[in-house]
Amino acid sequence: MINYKKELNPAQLKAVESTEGPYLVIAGAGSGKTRTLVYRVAYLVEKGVKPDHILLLTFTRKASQEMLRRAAKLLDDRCERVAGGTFHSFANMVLRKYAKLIGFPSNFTITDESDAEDAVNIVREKLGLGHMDRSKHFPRKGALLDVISKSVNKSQDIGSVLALEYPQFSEWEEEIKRIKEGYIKYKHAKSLMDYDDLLVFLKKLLHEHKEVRARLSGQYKYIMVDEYQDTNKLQADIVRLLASEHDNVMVVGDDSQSIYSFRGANFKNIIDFPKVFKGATVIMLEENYRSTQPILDLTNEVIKNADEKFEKTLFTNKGAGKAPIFVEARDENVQSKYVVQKVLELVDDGVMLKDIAVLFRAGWHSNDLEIELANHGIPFLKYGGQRFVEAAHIKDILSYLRIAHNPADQVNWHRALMLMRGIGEKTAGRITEQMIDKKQGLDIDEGILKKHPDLADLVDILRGVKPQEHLPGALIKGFLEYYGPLLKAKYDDYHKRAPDLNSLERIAGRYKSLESFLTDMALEPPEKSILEAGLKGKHDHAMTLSTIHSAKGLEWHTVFLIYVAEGHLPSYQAMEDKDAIEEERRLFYVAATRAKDNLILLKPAIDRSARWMKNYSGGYAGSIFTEVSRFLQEGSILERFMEVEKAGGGFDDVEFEDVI
DNA sequence: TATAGCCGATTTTTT
DNA sequence: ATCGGCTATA
Repeated sequence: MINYKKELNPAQLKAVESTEGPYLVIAGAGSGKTRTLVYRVAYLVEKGVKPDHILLLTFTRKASQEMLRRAAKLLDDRCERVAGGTFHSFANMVLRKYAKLIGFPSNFTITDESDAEDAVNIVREKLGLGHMDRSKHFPRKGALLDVISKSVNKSQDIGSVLALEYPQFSEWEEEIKRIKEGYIKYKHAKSLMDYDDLLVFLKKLLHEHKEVRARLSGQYKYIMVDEYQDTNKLQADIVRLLASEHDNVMVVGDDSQSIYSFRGANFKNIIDFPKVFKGATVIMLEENYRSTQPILDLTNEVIKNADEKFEKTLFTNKGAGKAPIFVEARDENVQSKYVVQKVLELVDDGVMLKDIAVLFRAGWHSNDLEIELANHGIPFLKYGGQRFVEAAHIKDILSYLRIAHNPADQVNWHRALMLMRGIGEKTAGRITEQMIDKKQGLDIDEGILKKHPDLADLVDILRGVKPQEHLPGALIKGFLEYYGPLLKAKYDDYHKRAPDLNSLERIAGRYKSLESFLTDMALEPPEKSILEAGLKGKHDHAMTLSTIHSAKGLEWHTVFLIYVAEGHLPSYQAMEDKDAIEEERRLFYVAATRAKDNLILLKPAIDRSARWMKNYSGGYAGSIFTEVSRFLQEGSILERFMEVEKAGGGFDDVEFEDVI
């Protein structure tokens, strides 16, 4: 028996024991939000609710697995059978089953972002909007997809998205609308779904098929949603529909930690929740169990200056601690060296590497630090930034697997064809036209096959493939053999890329169906550095480098935050826009509240990255990148709450091994 | 029609 | 520094 009363504070206990009806839990940073969800799962199961009647929607699959694992440890294994995952993975699961009802085959392909961009480009070309005069500033494929995606996720029309966020493209409203329509039709014809479609069609399914809605709502009698501040309109609608039979919904979030508006998330979902679910009870978790008082004093002050928020002030019983430190380093490399030096000292004092993290706004901010850490032999894992599956050679292999799974996937056929020797844009177009538009499939004209042996080889492999009967591990092996020569022909640095292919093969080997493998590669792709570390077995003994976004929900004994400078945090791209700056503030808040005992903020005095950045940062000359972030300047926060240091050069070159 | 080589624009964050 | 896209050449 779990003693809930003893192990939870009154507010947490209330959240755990309130199982019927709608609840909104406002959970400040470090207030035991995860703990509350974990205990609530255990509580429900202990009370006799069947695990598969519970649905736990989280931001990453990792988060849900971790929570269910902890619940299982608390109670028993039944908790691991609770349905959990991201909105997208849940949507995928449901849609595979009910695809027919919304006019898709169940083997639809989930396109990643760059495939989606390629599809947009194809549509653009088809509409005759391909070759525009450069001076006319027609949006490129990435911007086009952004606009389309925003309009979908915010349930707004193209016109309002343009007016609000992309005024520079307003003159192209009609063209963009046509591209959006074309893109929707294109995906449908090719059985493709992008990330947004998973949500769009899940909503459509629940909305238009009341028998499905009733069945799913009856199945998931207790629904919990984590990180609710980072859901968008579509997701809120989905929750509403899923709960239609019972209203047993608990959403948990913190408006001050909303950092995904670029993806259409809107923390007003939290504020609107009591309106959408009438009679919802609000529970506030305000006691912080994570950070020391000096750290909280700083973070409370930063968020106090925010424009809009639920009023709340976190307090802690954890007691005194060291004041947060601000370090003005001479340049980027001194910034890195300072971190290294401090890490070595901490390790010397008995702090474990896995309890230390360095956080930053953008993936590339850690470039210099990574080199410095490697030089000292300090192991680290990097989260966020450029992804493994985005690398061109990985995408090449995945394109073969995607074709095998969905032969109508024109985007990936095109990619595969363009890799073949002697085939370019025109030929590739002709071949996909034959195969897909004329529905000849693999029955390609003999003449073409004769002329292009690379194509003949691939067709041979594909003919032998029956996806249901092949394990991804075995499938990929054949493709790798075929791909070998093409890799060498295309990339000068093929020897650097080859090991990645083996990693991919190893990952594929863990899956028992092609579909689940491809789904995961699209929805939960592995991090590059994690893979590499996995090979060396270094997981347990490594520090963390992470973008602030990827650090959400986590905590460390010591947190370094680098590049706390104007232009970096806040990012220069946010400077024109008041709302964007507010989001940067919340990012700063999320970063700083990850720290339990030590918080160290740094910034270089001279910033060489500014030299090339200033070229396209509009009116912001390079100089702004050397100013202390505004979030520390407001109300003299820096002076009032921090200890200030300066760091020049002259660090001892102590090796990591000397310390342990 | 394919491809190499050049030029210029671009870089936040992620399901 | 890197990528996408365009041009000149084979």
